[in-house]
Amino acid sequence: MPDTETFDLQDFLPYLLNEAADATSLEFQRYYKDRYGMLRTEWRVLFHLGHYGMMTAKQISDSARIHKTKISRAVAALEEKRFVQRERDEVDRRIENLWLSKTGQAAFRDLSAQAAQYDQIFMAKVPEADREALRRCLRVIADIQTPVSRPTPR
Amino acid sequence: MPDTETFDLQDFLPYLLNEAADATSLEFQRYYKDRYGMLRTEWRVLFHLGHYGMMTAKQISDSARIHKTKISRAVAALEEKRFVQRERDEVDRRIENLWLSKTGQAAFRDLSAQAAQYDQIFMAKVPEADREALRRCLRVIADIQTPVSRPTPR
DNA sequence: TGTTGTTAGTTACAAAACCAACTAATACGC
DNA sequence: GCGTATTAGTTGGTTTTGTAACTAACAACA
Repeated sequence: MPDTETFDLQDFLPYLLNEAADATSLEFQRYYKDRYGMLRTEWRVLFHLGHYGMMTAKQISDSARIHKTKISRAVAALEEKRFVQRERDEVDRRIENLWLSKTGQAAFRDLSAQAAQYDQIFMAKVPEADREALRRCLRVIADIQTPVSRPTPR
Repeated sequence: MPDTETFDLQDFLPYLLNEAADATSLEFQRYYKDRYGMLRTEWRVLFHLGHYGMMTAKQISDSARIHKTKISRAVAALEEKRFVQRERDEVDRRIENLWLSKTGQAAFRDLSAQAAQYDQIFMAKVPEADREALRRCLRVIADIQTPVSRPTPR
């Protein structure tokens, strides 16, 4: 229980979370960077399109809680790499519909598999009994509602 | 248990950790930014000096796992703000000894208190029973040894 | 000693993130 | 319909970060 005078940085929740986040992200980040020249936001956008199917930039922005300028640039980069295709919506011409190309889908499958593997490596470090509790705690802290009212998968 | 085809981003550990880290950092970050014009690295350096007393940039870099260039810039910024003072070591003239000024100490006390408060706010969200387990899990994942072999406090 | 290697810390340049202002299209109220 | 507000998405300029090369001081060992 952190106390003003005595508490250690190592007990401070934001610090622990940031360190843990960095630790778990590092190797995976290197993978998609080296392999596909992707940035973190690009991977997240790719993941959303791979997982949920066709979406607009706005929907991804809301779902992933990433600012629209970052989405915009990530989409441009992914298009440049031929992972993503887009087309302006016929009905509402402000909107652009985004989806993965074949190449993008292949990258998505590869990266998902990789992600699942890294996930297991890190989860293996925490005691079996604590695993579900850990995810639950993190969801509560991050204020993420359990996957329900989200864009329909596929 | 994330599976290649079906797992949701919301189950993926790095994602959860990053979201949780962002959530817990945001308000506190705003506080030290608005109040003292500090960046995250500056707060961490300030914290180390406040908590452990006089240190060198290298020691902070090792302890906080922050690259030396970031430390260098943070120290320069903190010195500019009159929070930190430095003096070249008499014996080993490569080294600079760093310590907090009175103003720096006051900021440290304020920010520590604030940090402890934010910590409690977020910890309150997780069930009493899970709290110690959560910190333990995070330390394991971040590969942080429990505070033992560190620079002597004070 | 003096040559080579290592360590502490800074600087410079490129990559990325942040924020604010912008365009183009739609919705809303009358 | 017409003026105003709102929404989707992009662009530009400034901060921050990341990376590599640099300086200065010490260490090690022939």
